[in-house]
Amino acid sequence: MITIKDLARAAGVSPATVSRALNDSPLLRAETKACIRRLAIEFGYEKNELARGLVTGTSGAIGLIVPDITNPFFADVARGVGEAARARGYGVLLCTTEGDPVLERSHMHLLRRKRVDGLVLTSATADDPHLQDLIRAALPFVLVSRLVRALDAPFVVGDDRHGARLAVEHLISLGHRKIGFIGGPKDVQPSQDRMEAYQEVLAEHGLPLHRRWAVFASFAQEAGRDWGRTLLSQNDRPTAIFAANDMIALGVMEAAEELGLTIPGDLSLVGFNDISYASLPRIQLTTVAQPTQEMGRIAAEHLLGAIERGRQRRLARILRPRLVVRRTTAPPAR
Amino acid sequence: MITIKDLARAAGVSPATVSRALNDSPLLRAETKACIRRLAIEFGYEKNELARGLVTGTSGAIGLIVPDITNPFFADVARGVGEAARARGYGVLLCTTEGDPVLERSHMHLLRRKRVDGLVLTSATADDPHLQDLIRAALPFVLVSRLVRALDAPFVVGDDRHGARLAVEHLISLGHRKIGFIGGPKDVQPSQDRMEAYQEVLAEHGLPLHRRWAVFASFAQEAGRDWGRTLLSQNDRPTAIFAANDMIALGVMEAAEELGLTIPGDLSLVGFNDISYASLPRIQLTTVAQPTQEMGRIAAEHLLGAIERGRQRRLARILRPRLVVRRTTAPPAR
DNA sequence: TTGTACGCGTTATCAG
DNA sequence: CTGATAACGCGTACAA
Repeated sequence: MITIKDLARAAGVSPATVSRALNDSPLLRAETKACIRRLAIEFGYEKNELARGLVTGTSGAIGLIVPDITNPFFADVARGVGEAARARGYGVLLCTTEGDPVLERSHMHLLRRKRVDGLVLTSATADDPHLQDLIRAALPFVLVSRLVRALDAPFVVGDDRHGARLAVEHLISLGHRKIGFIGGPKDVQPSQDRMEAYQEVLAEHGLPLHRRWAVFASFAQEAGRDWGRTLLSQNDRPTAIFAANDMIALGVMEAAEELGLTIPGDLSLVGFNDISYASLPRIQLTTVAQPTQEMGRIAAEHLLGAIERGRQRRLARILRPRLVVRRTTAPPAR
Repeated sequence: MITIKDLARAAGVSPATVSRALNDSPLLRAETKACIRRLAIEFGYEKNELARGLVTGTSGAIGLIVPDITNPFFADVARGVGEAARARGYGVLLCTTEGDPVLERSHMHLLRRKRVDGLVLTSATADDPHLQDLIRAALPFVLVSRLVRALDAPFVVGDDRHGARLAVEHLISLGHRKIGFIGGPKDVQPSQDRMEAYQEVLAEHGLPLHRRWAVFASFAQEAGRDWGRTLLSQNDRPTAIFAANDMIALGVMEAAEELGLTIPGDLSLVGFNDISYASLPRIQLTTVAQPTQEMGRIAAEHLLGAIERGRQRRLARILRPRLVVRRTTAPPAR
């Protein structure tokens, strides 16, 4: 592996000069610079960022922590993060927690050993213990689609309350009065907000709020299937279900098929996020769309700004969701 | 940020001893080791892997290059790679090329500057120029679902020919005689193999091979939609289509809906890969399943083995695909 | 405008 | 068993 010393020898200058040429230092004659650069290319020189990092105290990489990269929501975020990072020449270290706090912890350590310059977090719970560590260590981070109210940490989220309102009001305007809700985990903010807004809207319209029609579960298809079965097997079943994300909605779709219920004939269904699954032919899920990739991009750009500026700035970006009406919602059967 | 020197001072030993304690060197008294380790935890010490990498010539990270992380196929691979890497304490640098050779090139450079210890490549074309560079640089790599015949490079692939046979023979056994094929890019091996096997099977069964029913396209839903429209608008249209991957198949499904053709009534459809989309309710795509996540895991494990052993070994793993019959295939209408 | 010299945090090679 | 000491490759004050 060729180093600046090799280049220095070949060019008949000192290593320092080579370093300056490669970093485009202004106090260097244009010719020397050009000559050295030409040599670098000719030799196939690649700067050693480990060495550079050691002296500058930066690594040129950020960490991205997601629960599950095979969930299209997080894949979209990852894509946005990746684009922003590449645009600035940063690398992205991807970590998958599978919702396991132990794994999350071990990944945090890995990333800190690797001296990442910052973190994008998509899996923080409402009372995440790691965040305090990060703040103490002055390691910049941005939360995506997660909000930790106690902490005043930088975040990019969708307006979950507004999004949930859109969904429930859409169902009500179609004439539904018996509307169920299947939420994500109880301890994450989007899940909580969507539940609260759901309850609010029902109350505003004087609709009954049945405990057994509204549950917290998890952001997974299986959860949707299982709770869908439960909700739809009741004697007095809801005519519409608002699912806290699209994966849950797909699970409900499965459950409905099993039970012989047609959508939207017997059951209207609304999801959240508008992941790529939702617009598939035959699925055509009505859902609340969030600009997911954009969220990743914004988060990473803010993070990189904070890193290069050397200090954290506030970020409280709330993106407006919009309702995408497809073919899983219709007036209730009479 | 606290260093081994700090620990050394606190423990009243030399930095070298601390280093040995942390690396679990056998030639160190158990007590000293324990004492130092206790201190390290107490101080919240995190080893600086940049510094370590500088002296050992390793970075403890591997690069993963995928065309598109939002494609569930590559997300699955990424998951497998991530698991294997984590199990050995390695980090994964994720790079997304979006099929752009320029981006791919720039990512390769980024990864080499970061001194990754090895690469998992999922987007190599049959005549990729980068691979020669990697070999020359003695940087280990493994190809996933891509095979470069000219090179004798380590790879993990599915048996594409066999998989394609399964698909086409399934259609023939249902009674189809007019079978179309929509392939991926012309210059990648899986795409080529699937096309060849498709043609072989048709020939073996004495079925006509219409040029206009078999095309190379790209591994994307839009390609499936566009070519699906083309194939299905012909006067003498195929009664079945074998798509070179599931994304293409979904596109064909779209096209069929547009044209008012029902599946499997008017058209039978088989995909490839069994991505998560395929088993969704209502989609229920008949497809050739590959153990995608497993492929990523195997690739990463081999790679890490090669890295730690210090020399590349051969790897020519061909995983057996299997046909998953769901609801998009049936005998042709008569 | 360029060169010298030092240090970043760690590991490895010697001595002891 | 442990301690000095010298690298690893680069950036940067300071000197020239």
